[in-house]
Amino acid sequence: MQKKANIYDVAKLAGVSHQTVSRVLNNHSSLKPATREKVEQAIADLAYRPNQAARQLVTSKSRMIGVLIAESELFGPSSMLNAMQDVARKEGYSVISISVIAKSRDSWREGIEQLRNLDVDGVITIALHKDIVKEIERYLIGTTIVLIGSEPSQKFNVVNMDNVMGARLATQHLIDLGHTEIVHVSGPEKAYEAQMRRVGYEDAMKESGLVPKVFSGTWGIDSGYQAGKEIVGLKRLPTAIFCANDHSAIGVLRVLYDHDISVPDQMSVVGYDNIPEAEYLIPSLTTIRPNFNALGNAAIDKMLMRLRQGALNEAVMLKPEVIVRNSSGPIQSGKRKK
Amino acid sequence: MQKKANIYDVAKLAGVSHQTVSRVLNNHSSLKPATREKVEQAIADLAYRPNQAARQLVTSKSRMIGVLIAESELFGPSSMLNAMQDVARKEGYSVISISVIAKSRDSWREGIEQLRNLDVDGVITIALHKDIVKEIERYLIGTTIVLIGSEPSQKFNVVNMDNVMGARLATQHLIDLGHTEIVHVSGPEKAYEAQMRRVGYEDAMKESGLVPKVFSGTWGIDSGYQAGKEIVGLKRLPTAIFCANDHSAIGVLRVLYDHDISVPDQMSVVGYDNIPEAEYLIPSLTTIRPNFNALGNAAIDKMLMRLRQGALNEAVMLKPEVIVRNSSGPIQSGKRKK
DNA sequence: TACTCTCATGTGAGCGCTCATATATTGAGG
DNA sequence: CCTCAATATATGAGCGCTCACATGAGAGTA
Repeated sequence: MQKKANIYDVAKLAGVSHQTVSRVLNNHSSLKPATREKVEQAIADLAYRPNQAARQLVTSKSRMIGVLIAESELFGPSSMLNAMQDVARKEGYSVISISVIAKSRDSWREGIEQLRNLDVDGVITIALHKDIVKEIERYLIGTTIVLIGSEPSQKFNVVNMDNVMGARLATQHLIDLGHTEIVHVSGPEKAYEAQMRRVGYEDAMKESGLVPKVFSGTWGIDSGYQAGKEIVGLKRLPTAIFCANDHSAIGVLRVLYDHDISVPDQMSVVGYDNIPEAEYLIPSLTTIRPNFNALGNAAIDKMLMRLRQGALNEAVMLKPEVIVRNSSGPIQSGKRKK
Repeated sequence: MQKKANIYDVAKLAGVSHQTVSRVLNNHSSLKPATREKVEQAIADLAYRPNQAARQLVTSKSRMIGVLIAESELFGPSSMLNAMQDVARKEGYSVISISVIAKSRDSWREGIEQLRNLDVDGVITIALHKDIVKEIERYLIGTTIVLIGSEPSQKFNVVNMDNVMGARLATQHLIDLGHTEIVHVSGPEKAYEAQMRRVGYEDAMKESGLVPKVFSGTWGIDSGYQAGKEIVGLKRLPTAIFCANDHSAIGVLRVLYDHDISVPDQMSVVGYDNIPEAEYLIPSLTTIRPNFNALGNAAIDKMLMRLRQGALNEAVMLKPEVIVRNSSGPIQSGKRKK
């Protein structure tokens, strides 16, 4: 394989100066169409591609966006990531994602460190705990940052889905079905989105004069399973459970099955996220569908806007919707088994 | 924010030449400990970090590894990706993953294109169709490539899990339980791993003098659901189903439930991959557990080895194991319902 | 014809590093 | 104390690009 062509090789072949080639590459105005064509021909002939490193060295722009992401194996985050990649690619940016372990301070330190070394133009974070956001604030000074699923802030651009509304919708759906004893299996304390979902649940309950009761979890199937066990151990069973995400709902459904509590006849269950499995669970899961793709797109849009114009602009808030399936149904008299 | 320090600033502060600083950065030998300390102090004082672009420009090494990945939202691929990131980070490399849509030629072309622009040092592909591998072969000439879950090849390093063995284990498990009519719901035709699983199934069946029967699918829950419908529509039902992955097993379980065919009493079901949900499905799913982390690690190891020593070395093959849960059980007399 | 003014293109410097090489410093042996 | 090889450090060039500026070629005006 012969040496890669550089801008001078192209210039020579096209019979112009290297600067003219550069102008073509960056499609400058004031270029004779004929000249542009000549250069483009030469570029094609030599299979020339600009050297990113050289470009980056002089412009100090890497055209890379870093994404810090916890729980990257979850459906929501990974959907967003894919959406971001697509949009970014079309704009000539690359997305580099760094997965961190939410609980491990070392892990996210490493992630931030890597991001700094990489000289990314901007950083997007997905659903990070408050503590990590603080850390980012401290260590990535001067970097353009967009937060997804984090507390609104004056300092950063924030893109969120309306978790409060989603949780209200879910809860109201159960209330509308006649349920009055509805408990909530929450996500992690430190996750903003989990807290908002909790707030939505509590608000909806209080508005209808009902008393909220929360079992705390961590997004995981396993934590749903644990919470489920607590719930079935209650001396007085509720008639409905709203889970902070579909995964914990899977755990809950499992416990109910193990205890012969039929869903939705004896217990209604509602999840959140609309993971692909939700529709096929037994019974199929009523849930809230956030538009993850839109969220990812919005985040990249914001990022590019800031990168190009510099201005911090207003927060984005996307609306979710309810998907009613078979895991939720009207309250039945004589429903309780225990 | 003041201008970032460069190597000359560090050199001046430490009272040495820029070259000495460079030596410290690349920890060369022949450096007086005292000098090294002085320089390190200066680096710390100035919060200096080397400029990647400049480095890359002169060395033509980006220390980035590109990962081309289809179905990145699946558990297996995303687990591998995480594992790779961790290992790579420790070695000072960054992983940049590009998700492509398996069915869209344009999509993977774009992916390859982006990889070329990025000047990655090497490319790892995860479970790509043969067609894409060919494309890669054509367009990424001169790039170091490691394939995961692809057909063994003289040209590339390949890392695989033993899908044939996994499928044999699954099938044999069912045979050992007394089943003789076992069907298989396969993955996509063009996916090497799907084909190997199919081969393992067929081999095990034939060895026991049984006749294999395959329903073709695409890894998706939905395709499992479709295949399931075909199966329950059969005039003579099998007594066991081996699914190419857990997702299709979810679809199959759903159909069986809808048709009141109880699992495992009337039908045994075995999946493949051991996704986190498997344990909590109703009933919990017997499956094959590949070691995705090990697979990811092995791929990065191979890559780094090649990057540093250049030699193509022998293929890696990892062994999976069976996880027996409640979706499979001994054959029952009078089992058939229909 | 001479003069400005615009448009189109060319020239040279320099981004921050590493490489190859030159020079200074040390320590051991006679 | 001097020589010679090692060891330790310094010097200058150049990677491939973009930036700021310089220059050339026409068009328009007087």
